[in-house]
Amino acid sequence: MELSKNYIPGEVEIKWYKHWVDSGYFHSTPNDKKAYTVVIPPPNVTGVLHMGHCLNNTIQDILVRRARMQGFNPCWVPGTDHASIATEAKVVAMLRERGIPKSSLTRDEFLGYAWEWKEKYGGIILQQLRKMGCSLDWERTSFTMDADYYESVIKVFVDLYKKGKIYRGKRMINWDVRAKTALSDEELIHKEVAGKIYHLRYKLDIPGDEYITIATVRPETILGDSAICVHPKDDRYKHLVGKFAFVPLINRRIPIIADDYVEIEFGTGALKVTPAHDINDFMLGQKYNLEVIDTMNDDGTLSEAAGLYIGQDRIEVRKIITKDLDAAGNLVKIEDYTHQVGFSERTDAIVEPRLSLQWWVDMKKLAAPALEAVMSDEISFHPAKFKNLYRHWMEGIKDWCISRQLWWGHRIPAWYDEEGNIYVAHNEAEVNANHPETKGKKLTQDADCLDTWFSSWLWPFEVFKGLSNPNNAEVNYYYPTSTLVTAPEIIFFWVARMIIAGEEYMGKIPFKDVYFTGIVRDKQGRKMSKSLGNSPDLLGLIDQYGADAVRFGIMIASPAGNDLLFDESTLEQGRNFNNKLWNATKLLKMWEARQNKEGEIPEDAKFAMDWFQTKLTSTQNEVDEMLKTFRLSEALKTIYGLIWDDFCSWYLEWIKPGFEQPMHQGVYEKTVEYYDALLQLLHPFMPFITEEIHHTLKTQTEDLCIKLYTPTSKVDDAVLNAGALLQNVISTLRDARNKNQIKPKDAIELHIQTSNNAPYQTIQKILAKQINASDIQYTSSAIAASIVVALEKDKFYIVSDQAIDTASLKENLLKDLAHQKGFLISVSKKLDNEKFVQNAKPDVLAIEQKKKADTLARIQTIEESLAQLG
RNA sequence: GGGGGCAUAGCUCAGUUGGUUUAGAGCAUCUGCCUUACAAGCAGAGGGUCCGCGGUUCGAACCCGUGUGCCCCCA
Repeated sequence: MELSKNYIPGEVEIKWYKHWVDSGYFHSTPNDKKAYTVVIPPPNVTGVLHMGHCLNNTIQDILVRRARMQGFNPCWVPGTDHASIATEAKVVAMLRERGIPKSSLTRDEFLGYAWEWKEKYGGIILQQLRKMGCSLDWERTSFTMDADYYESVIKVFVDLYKKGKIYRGKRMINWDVRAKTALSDEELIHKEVAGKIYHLRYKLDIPGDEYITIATVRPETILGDSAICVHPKDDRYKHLVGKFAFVPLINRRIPIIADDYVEIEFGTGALKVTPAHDINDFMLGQKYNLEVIDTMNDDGTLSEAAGLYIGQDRIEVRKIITKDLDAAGNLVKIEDYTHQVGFSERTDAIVEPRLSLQWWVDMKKLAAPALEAVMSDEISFHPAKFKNLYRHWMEGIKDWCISRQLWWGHRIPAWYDEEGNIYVAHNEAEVNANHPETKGKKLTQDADCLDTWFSSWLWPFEVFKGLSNPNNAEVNYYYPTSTLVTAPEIIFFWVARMIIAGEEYMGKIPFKDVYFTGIVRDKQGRKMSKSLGNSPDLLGLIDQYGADAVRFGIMIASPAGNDLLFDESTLEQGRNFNNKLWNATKLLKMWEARQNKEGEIPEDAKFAMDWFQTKLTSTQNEVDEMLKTFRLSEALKTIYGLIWDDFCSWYLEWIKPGFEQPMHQGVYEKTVEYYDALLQLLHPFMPFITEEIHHTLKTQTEDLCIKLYTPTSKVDDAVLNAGALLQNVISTLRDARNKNQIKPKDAIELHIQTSNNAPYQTIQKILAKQINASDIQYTSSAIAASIVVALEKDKFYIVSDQAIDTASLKENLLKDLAHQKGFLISVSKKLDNEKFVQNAKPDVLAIEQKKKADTLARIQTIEESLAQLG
């Protein structure tokens, strides 16, 4: 078989992915093996794959493929999130393009369009995951608005309501006065607006004619003031804290309070607090129990509560009240001021912060067992630093606002009668059944939907129908899941809440390990974003470099727990690595055709095989340990080095036969075995090329994808050391050749002066090949007219036709000597220190003594060499 | 405003309870090679006040304090 010059990933990837899926390798059903379950963090249903998904899913695939090869029964569940806000926004935008305003549609008509949209675009991201090689169990694809899933979300709402954990309360939202609807933060457009800042003085309720001056950009809201706030350390106002002032024009008496929220430098340092019309003021209001005076109607006109200007628009009122304040003597000055104002994306109206009734989950008690699960390490976070963050948040957990003024999502199962009574049940019939008094009355269901996270917190068990079909065989087998891989920014939105829901509804934690990935940034460290245009086209990259190279590039640059600075050059490195693997394959295929079945395996090949086998085993152990502790990037680097350096650069060169010479069959077969073991180690990271080469090497009885990985035997350090010595001698002598400008093609003669020939005799043939020596001999005295090199306690003399540069030889030896002497001083200092000798552990002491002895011997060798140079 | 994190070679990072040759790797750089698997390659080399200052210790990249500079999350 003729192999192409370079590795070409495209067709290979399509071929193997289809084969794996057709063979059913990714599909799991409960059996007597141990389960390894991973649920995908469901991407937005209408989303497309970006670098964050790529990182996150590559990591999951590595863990899952590895588990598959270790004999677990792995189940990786794919699916998507209905993502109420993002999806609804996309559908609204699509309708607007078609000239259909959302307000012209009924709820059912709108949902019709939304489902249509979902069917059309919902599968894209799942297709893209296939391109990446993700070994997902496609037969289990789930969606947070599947019929059963929907029912379960409603069930949880009703259950928590009955337990008294869900209640209704007031909250500040963004209000569009023109569309008369609430807006999410995502639907706001912030614009810089040139406005004015008004300095207004409020008369103090103390004897005399004294005032306090505040600064505001919204003078019309003073009618809703319920306090004035200053900084506790502000000397200008300290004496006024606890006193009262009067709101101008209406003369309402309000307290003066102190809080370090106030910025001393800003405005006058005194802040008017209007809890009904500003989010920060609202929080201050809650903190200090201030009166909330809502002075605005839903169309933006002033309400009865304002007391003045009732029924006039707030923007008009601003002009009028400014004049009236001036006339009343309360206006100190007006300054120009540029600030950010939120506009409605849809109507371009200035958005008003406004209080409205929302649904909440009381989190305090629910959170307690979930906090405990992480603090006790029942659930492990990787990296562990996120434990602190989690604890801090969980200890100060606030109630969760779960209602959204949207149509796309799980509709809140609450009904209101005309008197405003609330009935929560799974459906209207159940309301009637439980509350006979409602029969015949007109009931209206709450128009709002639930927060998306109120459905995704059920994900780890509801994908196995743990709630819709409790205690079924699958959920009992797959739950709790094994590892969750996700981004740290959703530790509170999602991770914490899944733990809460798992404890509450399954009575068990949802996963044992949580691996937090970094954030994908560009080369300059900026977050990837659409507006910056720094987000690369992932599918384009896969086309250009191959999926394996993309997976390699992204993993090699992802240190555990740190952000990933994406740089296309690592993809190039991945592609080059593919090519390296491909070329090694070509070399083996060449040797396959030229085998020698006669005689014994040569001694030097035996040495090389022995060494590589040991190196392989020891590295496998290292990699196992790294993967156990989620150091995936390090594991990949280690495998990369093992293949490129140890296998290709050292081992293959050591066993390489002479020009057009055959290779002993025993060596060849063992080498294929080693290579296959390397491919297996690499497979979870780069599944396509490893499977391809696995089958190119020889006819296989099974696919690499499911081949069992069986570690490992003990490692003989003596064998490793023998190999390291050989490498060290080769590198040192090559360096000497280089420095003395001996051309690679020119052969040398090598004379070794050592007290122990044996170690060199075993490696002599390999050494000769690797440094291009025509002859190697042993000597007990210096060789004239040679290049001398000192290594450990031994000396090497290189004889060649090249003129010898004694000066530079000397220089190198002197440099080395200086270094050794410096080192000797530092070691001696330690050993001469009585306190060190007394306090250090015995093995540390022994090491230091050995260091000293070695260094002394080395210094002697160098000095002798120098003496010989004259 | 509250909380968390980071600082080691040009870049990205290792460095496990303080002692493993006066700090390691990959990439990048430099030098020499078109050596019959691979120039998407081979061989070799150079490169660091371990952010500053102070402390604990026989001994600090590592522990403590402090300063500085970056980053993230929540409001």
